[in-house]
Amino acid sequence: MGHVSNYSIADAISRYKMMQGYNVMQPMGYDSFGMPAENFAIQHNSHPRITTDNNIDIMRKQFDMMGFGIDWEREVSTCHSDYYKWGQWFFKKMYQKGLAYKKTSFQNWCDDCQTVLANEQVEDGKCWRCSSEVRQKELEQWFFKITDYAEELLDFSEVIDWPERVKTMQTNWIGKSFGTEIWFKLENSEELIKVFTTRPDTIFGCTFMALPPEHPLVTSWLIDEQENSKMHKFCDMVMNEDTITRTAEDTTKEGIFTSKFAINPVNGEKVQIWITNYVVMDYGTGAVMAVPAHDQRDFEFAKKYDIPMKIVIQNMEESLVLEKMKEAYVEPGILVNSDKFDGMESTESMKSISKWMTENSMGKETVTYRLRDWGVSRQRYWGNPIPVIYCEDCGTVLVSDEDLPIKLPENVELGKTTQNPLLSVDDWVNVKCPKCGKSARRETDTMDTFVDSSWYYARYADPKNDKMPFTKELADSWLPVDQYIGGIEHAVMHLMYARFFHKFMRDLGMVNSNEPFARLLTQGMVTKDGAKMSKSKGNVVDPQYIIDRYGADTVRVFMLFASPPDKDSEWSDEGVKGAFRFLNRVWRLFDENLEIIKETTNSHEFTRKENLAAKEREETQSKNSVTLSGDEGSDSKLSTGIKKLRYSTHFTIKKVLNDIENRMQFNTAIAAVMEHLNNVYSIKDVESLNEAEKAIFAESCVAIPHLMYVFAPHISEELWNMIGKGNMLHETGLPDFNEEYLIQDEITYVIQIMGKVRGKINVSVDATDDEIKKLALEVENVKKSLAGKNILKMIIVPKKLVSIVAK
RNA sequence: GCGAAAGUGGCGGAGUUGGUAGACGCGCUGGCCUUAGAAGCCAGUGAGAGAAAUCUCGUAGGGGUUCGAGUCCCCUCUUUCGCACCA
Repeated sequence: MGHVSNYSIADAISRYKMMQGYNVMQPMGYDSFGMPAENFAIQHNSHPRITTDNNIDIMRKQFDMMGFGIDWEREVSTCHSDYYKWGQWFFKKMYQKGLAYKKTSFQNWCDDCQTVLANEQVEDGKCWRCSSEVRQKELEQWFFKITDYAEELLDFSEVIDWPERVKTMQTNWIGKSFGTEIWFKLENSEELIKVFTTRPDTIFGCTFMALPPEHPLVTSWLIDEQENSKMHKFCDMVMNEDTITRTAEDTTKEGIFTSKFAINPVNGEKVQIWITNYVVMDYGTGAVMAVPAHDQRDFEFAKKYDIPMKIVIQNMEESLVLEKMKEAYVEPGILVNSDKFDGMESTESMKSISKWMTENSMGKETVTYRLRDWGVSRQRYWGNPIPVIYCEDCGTVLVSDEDLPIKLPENVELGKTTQNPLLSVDDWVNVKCPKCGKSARRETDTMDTFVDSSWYYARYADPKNDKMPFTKELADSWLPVDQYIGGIEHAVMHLMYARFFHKFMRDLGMVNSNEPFARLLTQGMVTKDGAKMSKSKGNVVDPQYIIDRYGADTVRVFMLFASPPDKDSEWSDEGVKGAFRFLNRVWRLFDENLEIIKETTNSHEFTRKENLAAKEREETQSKNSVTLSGDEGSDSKLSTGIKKLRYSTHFTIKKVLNDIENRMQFNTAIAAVMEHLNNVYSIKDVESLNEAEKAIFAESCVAIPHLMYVFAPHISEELWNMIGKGNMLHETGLPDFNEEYLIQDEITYVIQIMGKVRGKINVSVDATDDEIKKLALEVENVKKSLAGKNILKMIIVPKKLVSIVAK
C-alpha cells in the first residue's frame, strides 16, 4: 500500500504540472539488488533473478491498474545487466579519478558462517542465523572518497524546496568543526601522537590521553605484550563488540592504563595514556586529549579510574572546586592554571592558543569533518560485481570497458553455504589477467546497493543507451529532477550519496547541474493499527482487493485525503468507503442534472489558468475563453443562494490551486472540493432557476471534475465526456477563478473581551474603524460582559476582529 | 547516548503571517425513505452546567510573553525516523 500511496502523490503532481502545460516525465524503476531480494529468494527456495522479476511484474500490473501516468518506455531495473553495466563503468571512473580506494576496516564477522553480517543481522551481539558470538574482523574493503566533496555537500544553495530538517540532518552528518591538532610526544621517544580537539582552550587541563584499541600505536604495543595479557583481553573485548552495541552503549566508560606517558607540549607535563572504549578511530586523528574537568565523558572516566583532574576554566558566577564537582564544567569561562593565557575569556582564547601552538610547532589549526568515506564493498551475491581483477604480477587491474558488464553468474545455489556464493563459482572467479594473461582472480565483493540508486534518476533521461550511461544532451534537458519523492528514512544516506554521485558526474563532464533533485518531498508511510504495514506483523492491505472493489480513483482519493503527504497516514477501511461515497455523490450530481449542465455549458469555459510552460518558452498564448458567469448580465437577477454558490465555485478553485501549487497539501484541497459539493447540493429546485442562475449552477458542477482531475482522473474524464465536451479534460488546462466573485460586501467581525469571544457583527466592507467600534459596543452580550468595567483599549484587526481590553 | 521531527474530539485530520480551535471525512445518535435490508437523504455530535440565552473548561504536562497562544520562548514526558560514543 506504501507504493500506491507514494505514486498517488507523484501522479497527482505530474498531472497538475501537465495541466499547466509542462512536458512531464514520470518514470519507474526498481532498486532490485540487495539483501532483502537475496533472502526472499532463499526463503522461497528460488533464485533472486526469478523472484525479483516476478515481484516487478506484480507491481507493474498494480501501477497500471491504478492508472498512473508512467512512461514504461523508460523502465529501469538495477539488477539487469544493461543497467548495472554502467555502475561498473562508474566504479572504474571513480578508481581512475582516485576516488575509489581500498583500505582495511572492521566488520561484523561470524566465524561459524564465515561471513560478514549487516548490523541488522546481529542480534544482541550474536549472529542471527547460528547465534554464535559476532566479532569484529579487519577486512580489506573498497571505499568511495565522498569526503573530498564534504565542503560542497554542505552547500544547499541550489536546491529549491528541500525540507529544512533534511538539510539540517545532512549538515550535522557532515559535521564540520573547526579545531586544533595538537602534537604530543611519547615519553622517551621521538614518536608523535596527534590529537584533535575543538577545545584548545582546555589544553592546560589535559591529565590523560585516550586511545581506541584500533589505534596503530596500540597495535604496535600489543605486539610486545603476552597473548593473554590484560591489555590484549581488553582490546579484544572492546573491538569485538559490534558497532551497534558499542554505539548504543549508555555511559559505561571502560579503559586500561598502558603504563606509558605522553608529554603535553604546552607545559611539558606527563600525562597517562589509556586505552578506552569511548574513543573511535574514525574521527579526527583517532586520539583524544582528555580534560576531565571540562568534558563530561572524560570526567566520568577519570572519576571511575581515579585519574587527576585540573580546573583550567573558571566559572564566572560560581567558583568551581574540584572536590565538589559532580559533572564537568563545559560552559565558557575565564582561563586559570594556563600560564600566560590566565585571565582570558575561554571562547576568545581559542584563537590565541591555536596561533601560539602553530608558531611554536606544537600543533596547528584544522578543520575536521565527521563524514567518513563511503564503504561500498559487500560480501554478498545479489549485487553489482566490482570490475576488478587481482593478478599476482600486475596487482589490482581494472576490467576493460569491452569486457563490461561483468555478469553475475546465475547458476549458483543459494542457501547451501552462508558465504558469498561467488567465492565458489570457479569458472567465474578464475580469469586471465587483462594485462599479462596469467591466471588471476576476480574481486568477489559486490557493490552496496546505494551505488545503484545514486544515479538511476539520470538513466531515465536515456534509458536504452548501450554506448554510455546517458548522453549529456538528454541528461541536461531533463535534470535536475524537478520533484523527487522519497521517505524521510533516506534523509541522510541515500540523498547524500546521490548528491555526491551527481557532483562526481558533473566533474566527469556528464551533466552540467550541481544537484540531482531540485525539490524534495519526504512522504510519510502508510500505517495500520498504528504500525508500519509489514508482512511479519500481518497488517498488510492488498491494493488489488481494494482496487477491484472500489476502483483506482477511490484508492487515490482516500490516500491523498487521509493526511498531508509528508505525514504518516493511517489506513482505514471505513475511510475508503467515505472516499467511495464522495465519488458516487459527484457522479449522481451529474447524472441527475446532465441536461442542464450540458445545455448551459457548451458555449462556455472557465478562464484558463495561464499556461506556465508556454510562458517559460516565451510563446504567446492568447487567453481566448471567457468566464462563464461573467456575461450573465446584472446580479440583481440572481438569488442570494446562487450568489453564494458562485462564490463557493470561485473560492474553491482558488483554494485548490493554492493548496496544490504552494503547499502540496492534497488533503485540504480534496476537503475543499467536498465542501463545494455540499454547497452545490444545497441548491434544491434546479429546474425552477432562471437561465442566468442555471448557468451559475452548471458552472459550479463543471468545476468539480476540473479540480478533481489530478486526484481522480478516471471519473473526471468520464464526466467531462458525459457533458459532451469534445476534447480531453487534461488538455483543457487548469481552471482559473474570477477575483470579482470573491468580493464580499459584508464581513463578520468577532468581538473579544479580554481574549474571550463575546459576540459577532456583520459589517459592510467600507465601514470605518469608529463605526465598527460603535456597532461592537451595541451588541447585547458585549454590553452585559462590559457592565461595571472600564474600557482601556480597543484593538481592531482589519477584516477579522475587535478586541476590547477592559477592567 | 547523539542528531532530526511529531503530539489537537471516539478516529484520520483542519487551523497560510499570533486573531471564532475542531474545516472536511470516518464513526456514532435520532429521523425520513423501504415489505425488509443495502444505498441514499435530513438533523445532531469536544467535555461539563443550564429550559434557553449563555457560561466554564479544553490542543501531551508544567511555567512564561501578549489585549489575545494549538501557533512564540523555557523545562518535562511520550512517539517516530536516522546513526558512525564526534572529543
